[in-house]
Amino acid sequence: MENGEASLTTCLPFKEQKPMQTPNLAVKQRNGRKQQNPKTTKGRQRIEIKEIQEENRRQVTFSKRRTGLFKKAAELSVLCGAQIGIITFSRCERIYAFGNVNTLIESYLRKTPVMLRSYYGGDVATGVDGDGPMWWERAVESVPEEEMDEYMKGLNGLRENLWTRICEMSGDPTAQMNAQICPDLMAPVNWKLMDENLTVKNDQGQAGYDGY
Amino acid sequence: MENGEASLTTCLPFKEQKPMQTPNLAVKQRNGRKQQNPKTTKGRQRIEIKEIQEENRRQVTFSKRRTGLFKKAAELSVLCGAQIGIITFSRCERIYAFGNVNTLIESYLRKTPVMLRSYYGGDVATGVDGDGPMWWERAVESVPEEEMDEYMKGLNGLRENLWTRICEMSGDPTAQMNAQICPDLMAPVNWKLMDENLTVKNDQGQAGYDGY
DNA sequence: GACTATTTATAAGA
DNA sequence: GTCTTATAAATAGTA
Repeated sequence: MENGEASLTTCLPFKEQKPMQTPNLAVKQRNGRKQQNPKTTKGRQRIEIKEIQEENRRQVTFSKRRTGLFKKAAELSVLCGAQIGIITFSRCERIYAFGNVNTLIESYLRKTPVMLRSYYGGDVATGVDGDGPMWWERAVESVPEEEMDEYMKGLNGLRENLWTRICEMSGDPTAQMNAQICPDLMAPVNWKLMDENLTVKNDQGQAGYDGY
Repeated sequence: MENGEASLTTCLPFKEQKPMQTPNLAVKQRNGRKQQNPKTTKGRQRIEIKEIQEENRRQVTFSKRRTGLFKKAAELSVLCGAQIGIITFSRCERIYAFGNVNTLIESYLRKTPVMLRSYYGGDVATGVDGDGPMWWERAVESVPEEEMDEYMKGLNGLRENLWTRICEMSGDPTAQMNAQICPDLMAPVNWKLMDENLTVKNDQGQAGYDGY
């Protein structure tokens, strides 16, 4: 399921962190002679803000911090009566979203040209649809399992409507006929079909590179 | 720009906070007799997660926490190689965005076809809530001539994308084969607009299709 | 924007 | 995923 879509979303020029001190130095000194309270853990450790290489650790961090991020967003939303939407694509293209994303996206798309304030000035303010192909003309990636239900619902509804529409507009009976010739083209897609074809997703702790 | 768009974005069920202790009790006790280090501030105070009523304080909090949120998002993005986009509407409808929002929105929309109507400009202005018909369900006759181009473009792109997806989702090669059997189902539709009565006619486009 | 005392998030481990 | 601990980091109130 890996593909070469590697665009990192790095939008903050990090100010350099304070110099990374040797961890627990003070603690060790304090405990040097008399360990009344032998530490059971190293406690929180400082980490550099750079891509975590170890697969597992990255996964854990993603999970923890995503949770934290969403919590922060929820708090902000409540405290300040703001509307917040977050879209997160994990490395393996899994979507995690927070908030009323659809509603917000619509609002966003409508208002962007006018009053966008970007956190990182440059790239956001480019218009709704640039010169490139429309989004629906691009390749479609796999959909994470937890999104599948909603996805299929939308897709099937979309297909039906669209098909009807095309038949109507073409004013061409053969379209309908063709549909009868190739009924599977019209049939609602049952996503269970591809269940087997999916790479090891879903089961955590699997050998999967695709696990979250 | 003020309107009654009041949908709160509360998506995390807050666990009830720990009981709010009387603040600084310990400190005051510690400092009771001998104030070697007279506190210059009260330090961070615990606050309840509920809408801040005081305009000014809310504003400050919004600013601070939004900054914090974006920073967290940036860190997460870097640490885990994830793509993250955040859209924030302040109460006064100001937009603050983080990340490659447009790109992410496109990715998101690709996986959530329900949102399609956002993209056909002619119909977007009707409103945020989606009870009405999707734009592609609109009667062709009602599409103004100047919008017809975009409309057809959207419809065709929609169809192609949809087709691709159906093929993909079915995980069934016969879908592609069927496409060859019934090429007209796959072929882009060249619509010509008949000037006078807004009648739409279908000119069969290229029949040969090589897939995507 | 800055400061400080405190709360909160979280890295590492179980 | 959960819990714990020790610590790093965020931030409320202030000036």
